[in-house]
Amino acid sequence: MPELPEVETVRRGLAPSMEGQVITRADVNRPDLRWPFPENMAARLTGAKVTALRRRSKYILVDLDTGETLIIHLGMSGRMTVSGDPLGQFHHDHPAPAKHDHVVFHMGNGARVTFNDARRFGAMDLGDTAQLGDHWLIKPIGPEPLGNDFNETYLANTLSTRNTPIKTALLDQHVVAGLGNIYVCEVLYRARINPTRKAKDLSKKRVASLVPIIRDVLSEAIAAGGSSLKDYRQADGELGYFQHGFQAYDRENDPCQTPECGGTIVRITQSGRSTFYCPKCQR
DNA sequence: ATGTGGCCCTGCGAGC
DNA sequence: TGCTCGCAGGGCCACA
Repeated sequence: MPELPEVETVRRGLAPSMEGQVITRADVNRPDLRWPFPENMAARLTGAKVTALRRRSKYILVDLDTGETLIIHLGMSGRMTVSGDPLGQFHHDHPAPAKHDHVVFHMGNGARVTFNDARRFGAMDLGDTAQLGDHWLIKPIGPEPLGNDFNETYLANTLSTRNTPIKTALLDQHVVAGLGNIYVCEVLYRARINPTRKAKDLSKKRVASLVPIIRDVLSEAIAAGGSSLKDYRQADGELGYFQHGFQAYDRENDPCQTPECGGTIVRITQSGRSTFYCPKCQR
């Protein structure tokens, strides 16, 4: 589920129920996710007002009026769902606690925000809001792909020294923030670049072409996610949207959709992850 | 430094 | 039905 567009969709879905609201109670149902929760997390959240919900890469940042920010990563299987919508537009009841509901935030407006994560690759930490950029999880991350720091010059310089396949390089969060396995496949498909090609061997022109494609793919996915916010609000928390738009990801043996290509999507493994691409038109 | 592989964990679908 | 296997949207960490 969660690459940058999904995390942004979750952030937008949570904002109306959390921003400006006090966390009246936090149920922390286990000691850890990927790492132990920060010391006294429940106590540090209780009574704090949420001043803003932000996103950096695949992290949701919950700014609090205590001077701390709750840093949340959804890992592979993390979900955050809202119940008890105070406006009464969706449903009034809170669902019974489900398996893997690890943290529940009770908001002053009656809403509950439940963090569920079966695989527990997710994470939470608290950091000083003023120094969040120096937080060990945030500091090493590369530029936001939808921001001004991500541009042709930056990407060309960064990739020019990378001896690794372009697929692996774009997946590296130090290079660019927020891309995951799905969107890297989609980006390279749209750019018609073979994912096995070494990053440093790509021409400047081809690298430059990646910048707007990355922006477009992510923007389109965010727009599609935004249109499904109503679904998101429903109890099951299912998102279902942009996967209908995947051209390469999970399309092994499907015909390539590039006009006149006639190729077939294949699946290979790169650094332990599946890569889907068309060997005929991606060069 | 850069690059690669292992590993954390649960759930699900395919195949037998 | 029920088992086993492979795979899953991520990323830290140890090691070459």
